[in-house]
Amino acid sequence: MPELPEVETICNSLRASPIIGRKIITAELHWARTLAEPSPQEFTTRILSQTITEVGRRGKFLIFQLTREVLLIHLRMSGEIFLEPDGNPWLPHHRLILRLEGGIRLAFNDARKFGRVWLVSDPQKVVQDLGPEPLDPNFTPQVLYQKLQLSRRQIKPLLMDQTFLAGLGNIYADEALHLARLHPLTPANQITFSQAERLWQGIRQALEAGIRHQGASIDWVYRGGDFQNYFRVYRRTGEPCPECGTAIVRITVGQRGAHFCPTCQTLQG
DNA sequence: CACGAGACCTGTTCGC
DNA sequence: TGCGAACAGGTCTCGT
Repeated sequence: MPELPEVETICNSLRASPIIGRKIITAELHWARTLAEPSPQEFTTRILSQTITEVGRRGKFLIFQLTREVLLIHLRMSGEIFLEPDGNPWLPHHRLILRLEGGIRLAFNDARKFGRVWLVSDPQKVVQDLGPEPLDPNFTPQVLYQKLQLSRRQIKPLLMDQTFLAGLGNIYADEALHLARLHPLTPANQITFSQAERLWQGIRQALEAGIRHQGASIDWVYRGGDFQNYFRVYRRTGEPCPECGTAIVRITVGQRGAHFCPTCQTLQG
């Protein structure tokens, strides 16, 4: 489901929620493979009586600081976080339920079961391979240009490679490339410095717009944000490009749908 | 190294 | 109406 703006939105709402300062009373796991580590027995015992002290984000990971350890959740395609009263009936796809003191519970709901949860003492070991945070002040057009020079890969799959840059997925990669007027198949090392500057701008603009709109709500998953109403190209096949009116085209790149304007985003050579 | 295909999963939408 | 195919915000692993 979510990319950086969606995870950021969820993170912000959790941070302002009553889970902060609450102790975990019980943990119920309903799909074993949801847990990346440790074992279900270890997990359900070790997490008990730890208090949630803060919530953060790195790339697409939600990071819950607990009293003694750190809980990380990756929502993958269909994961959602529900904060609900303890008495509520369970929704069909609840995979992990943490009951907190005060009659509330935090549920990880994940229809497709791709999501993963970690309980570790050092979160670095889970997120250490992630690339830079795109909105971090240290991530400059110069840094992006230098990294692009090092790869001959197609720009779209490269932007979605979390070790290259953390947080972009299919929506924001398509949107950023359109803003930058770059074809999704452009070889990274053929991108000029001024194109890299445009791409840097496009990445920031797309992510910041996404965050401003509290993320996108697509299909039946996640309601709340409305960035889907502002897509320039993503899932707009056949509709007019907002810049030039040409019909948006969809191709497959790296097993994923890629949407672009064939007039604004041309491939050189 | 870079790419494609296949896995992992369930649910919705599309085309005949 | 029904049924299969295609598609979906992600990532991992394996083969070429």
